[in-house]
Amino acid sequence: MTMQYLKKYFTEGLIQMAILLSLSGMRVDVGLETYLPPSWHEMILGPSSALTQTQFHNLRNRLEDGNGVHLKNVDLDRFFTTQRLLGWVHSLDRLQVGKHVQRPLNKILCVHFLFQGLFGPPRQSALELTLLPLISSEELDDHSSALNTGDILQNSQGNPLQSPPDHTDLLAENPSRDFYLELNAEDNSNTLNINLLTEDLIDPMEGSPCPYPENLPSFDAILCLHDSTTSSFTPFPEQYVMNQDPLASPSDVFLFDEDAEEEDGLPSTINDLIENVTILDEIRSLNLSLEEGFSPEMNEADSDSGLSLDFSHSHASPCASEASSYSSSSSSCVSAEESPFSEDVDEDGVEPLVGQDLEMDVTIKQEEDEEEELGAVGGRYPEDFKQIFPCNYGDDTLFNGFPWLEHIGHDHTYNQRWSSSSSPSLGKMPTKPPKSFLRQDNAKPYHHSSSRHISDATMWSRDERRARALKVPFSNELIVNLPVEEFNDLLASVPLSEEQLSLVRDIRRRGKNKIAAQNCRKRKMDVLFGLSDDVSSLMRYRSRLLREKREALRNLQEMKRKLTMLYQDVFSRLRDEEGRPLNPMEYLLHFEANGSVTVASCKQGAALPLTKSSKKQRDKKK
DNA sequence: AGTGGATGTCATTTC
DNA sequence: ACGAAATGACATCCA
Repeated sequence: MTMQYLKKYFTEGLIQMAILLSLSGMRVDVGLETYLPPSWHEMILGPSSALTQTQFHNLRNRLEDGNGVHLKNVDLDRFFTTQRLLGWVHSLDRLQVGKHVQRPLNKILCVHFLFQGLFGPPRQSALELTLLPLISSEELDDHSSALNTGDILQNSQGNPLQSPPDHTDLLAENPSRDFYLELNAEDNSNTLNINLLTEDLIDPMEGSPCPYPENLPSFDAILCLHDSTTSSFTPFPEQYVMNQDPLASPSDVFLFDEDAEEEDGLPSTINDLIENVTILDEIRSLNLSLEEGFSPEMNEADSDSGLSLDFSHSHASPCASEASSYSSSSSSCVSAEESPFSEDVDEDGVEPLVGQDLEMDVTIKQEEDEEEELGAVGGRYPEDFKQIFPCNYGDDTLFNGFPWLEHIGHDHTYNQRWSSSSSPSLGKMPTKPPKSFLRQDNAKPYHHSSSRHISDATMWSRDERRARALKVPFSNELIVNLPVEEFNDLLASVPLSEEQLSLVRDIRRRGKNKIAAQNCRKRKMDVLFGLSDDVSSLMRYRSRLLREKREALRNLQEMKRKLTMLYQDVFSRLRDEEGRPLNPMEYLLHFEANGSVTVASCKQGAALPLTKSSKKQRDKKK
């Protein structure tokens, strides 16, 4: 009873998690298309709804069309699992780890935009300003070490900047490789893949390619996170940035992050934010619950594979493998030698049917009474039989992420009771279930609550009883499991009445179908278990992505904070012609292509170039 | 007595 | 076209 409840919980839990994944509204668009070979594209783009692929015909069709592999092949499960997972990952989350971080940052990737964004566009007339004292890289190292400030201030278009090692080492030369490496680089999770930020450098204001080097240091992009089109942009980011606690709670981080994800121009509403926070909270709680179920080793080791989900869990029954249970209807888990139903075991006086004139002690009426209870071949045997031949279907790893399922004794050893027919032989005439075995192991009668007499006949299927009634000279196992040719030869070898022939064919049809139904159900369970593995793996992957996202956001906020400090420091050293400090609200720095730096007035527009030399000269004058 | 899982069977589809 | 396999649907048994 307990097992049944657990099975129910398992099924419900699986469905709930699958629904959660699809309905949580969190699509993790990792932009796999650009990183995957074309053949994978097709798999991703193809219809692959894992939860609806119960039409095994369709599954097989898809596979055989392209690869000529049969569903029964073990690799088929891997194939479909891979295909499903790719599809899932592709459509998982709105987080868009690849695109979302990448694109919006690209388009605003320049210091020029930064200052314009901070202080507004330059005006026509600019004041020629004195840069006091000379801003050197060394002087600013305190504030810019992480940001490589010297490069920012001294380099301009045409002078490729040397990205800080901490960031450039993450630049991806090979996008696909980088993608997976990134997934596996837990240790580098506190850094950003800046290379993703350097595509399509378009000046958001000018609509032209950004005049700044493509390999700008990462913080440039990050600093420009806010779209220039945001009219209500805070003139000075201090209060915005400073108020952001780099170690804010996850909710805060997510809220901030969701806000930051608006660079693509999509309007964000409070409801969206609330919804996102709610979803993320749910995910966080889910992650917690999931991770509680994982050992750290498993969690990390498995997560390191990223999309390379663990397919080592063979869903095929160790006992009745796919090959053995599917490829041959005449094979079984238990060999003929091992089978308790084999001829060798049948030694306690079970009468052969062929050639005997023994009248059946089972009347037709009895048959009608009992045929409701027993199947066509083998019938419904006591539960003890299942215990006698336990099929260790329980792959512990199968329940990764679902520890509560480990206690469920999934047992679809459908074919085990077929052991008696594992090796049908023409030379062996009808057999019956080993009564001695049944009697020996069935201390309790088949009908526990029934006072019905347990005769030998009750152990036979109704088809067996019918066959005995009609004196069919073949065993049902033989009828069912013989190959077609041999079965036809068998029928031709013995003259049979139409009634007998019809019964034999029905027995064969029902017996075949019973095995087919068993296999079908087993496959269905295998698919279900496979889906549970997929769900657990995807949840681990999602947890990993969210963790990396949080790290990236922390880094972003830290860099923003440092930039703010740097900006304040720079302006604290600037003086106008009258020696008065510049108001950062009124001026902005502009970096020219020739390496010069200008300080432009926000009010009067045009900036007057202040080259390094001029700055130095002015410094000397001072 | 009701319920859900396991199993057999039939009808139909698919290969 | 035929047979076998696959599978959905239903019935039955049983805990």
